[in-house]
Amino acid sequence: MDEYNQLFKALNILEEDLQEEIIKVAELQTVPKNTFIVVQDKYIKWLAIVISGKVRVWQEDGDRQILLYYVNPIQTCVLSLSATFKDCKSSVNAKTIEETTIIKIPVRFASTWSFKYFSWNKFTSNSFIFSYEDLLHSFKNLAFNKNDKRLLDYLKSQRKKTQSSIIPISHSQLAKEIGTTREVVSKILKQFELSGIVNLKFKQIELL
Amino acid sequence: MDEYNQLFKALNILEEDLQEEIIKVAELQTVPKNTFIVVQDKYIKWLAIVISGKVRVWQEDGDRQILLYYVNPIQTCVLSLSATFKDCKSSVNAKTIEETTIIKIPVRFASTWSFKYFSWNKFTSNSFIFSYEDLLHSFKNLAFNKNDKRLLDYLKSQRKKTQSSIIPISHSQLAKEIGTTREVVSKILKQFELSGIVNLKFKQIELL
DNA sequence: ATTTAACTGTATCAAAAGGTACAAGTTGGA
DNA sequence: TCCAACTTGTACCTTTTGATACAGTTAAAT
Repeated sequence: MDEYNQLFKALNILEEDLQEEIIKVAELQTVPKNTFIVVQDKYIKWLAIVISGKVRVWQEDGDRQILLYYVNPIQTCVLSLSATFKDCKSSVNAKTIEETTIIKIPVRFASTWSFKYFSWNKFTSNSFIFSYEDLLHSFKNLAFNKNDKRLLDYLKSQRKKTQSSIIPISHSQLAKEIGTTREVVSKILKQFELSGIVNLKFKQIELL
Repeated sequence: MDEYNQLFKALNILEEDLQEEIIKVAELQTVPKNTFIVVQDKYIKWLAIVISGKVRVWQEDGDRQILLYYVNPIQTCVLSLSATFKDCKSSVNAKTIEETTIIKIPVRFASTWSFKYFSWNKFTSNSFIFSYEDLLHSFKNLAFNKNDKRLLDYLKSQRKKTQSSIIPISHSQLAKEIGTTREVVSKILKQFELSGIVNLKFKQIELL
């Protein structure tokens, strides 16, 4: 029950009717690390809201991947929000990267609520807006910046997020974040090291 | 007045209250070809809905551009929709590519309507969903496909849209659609011609 | 008809990206 | 301790992309 209150507070859901509806139809679930929440080309049946933990959302093509975003606590995956309004297949993958607690709401409810409850309306619009702006930014970045710049930007954003100059990640994972191959990442990182920008250790990159 | 009725019909706006509100606060405007509707980094003050004509929406960086989408009649630019809900600067440009009639609605109204009127709620959600899916598709395409494939895809989509195998466009404009340079486009097209995929004329490409 | 501006073709070079292949290092568990 | 799986470094080569430069073409305007 605590998780629901967390959700209500975070989304500013004051309507008691909505609170009741959510509790009635939602399903609280704690899933282990590395569990798929959404799989590319499969239908989405639930709107998932992350309460604790973290979910990675990406697109893939063959053995290449590119990160779309991470879903943090009290966020939802916009893609499942889309499905909420229009029955559709997912064009992304989503997987927990640590043990994660989610609240699952059947998609048919979530869309009617957006007209019925003001707080839900705000929540969905805000999610869409935030995510759209975010994706736009990623698109522009991908269109106009080379891999080295995008890699460095990624490292810097990680440093900012975690408040630590040491980023624990393998070259191949890094490649899957920025949408290239492991070899390319290794080469760029080696260049960065020679330029004194980073310090390389096993599965660990220190930004200087 | 005819334009408003067109709008109401297309968006299935049956609520008389909403019709009145729209007529009261909106502004009908016909703008010539090549007029900027939205400029990157400027604040958006209006939600623009295209009634007739066509608007091109793109991002740019230096002298490079990449197409985001075209806004066709009875569509809105999602970006201006974002601004509707959250006062923000535009991260895109939008310009008419033919004489275009738009209905402009001050952003502060558009967001309140989404909770007040069901048809408006549907309109905004649908716009977001459609645009998000579209951008996701473009992102994936950009991440995993080379210029030649993206160029060919663009030509094919144009053929489908216009129902004509002859696509009237210059190499430099094509470069601005797919996010590369004129020379690259010229080289790729020449390859296509040698492979018998296209027929090249001045400012005109025929898909075979 | 002539000028002008935009468009196209191409050659050359350089940089970026990626694929293959293999050696060597690191870790975690059997 | 030792093996298996994963990780990293790198050499070599190819393709893709992009930048520069210039010549020739086409269309539109005066």
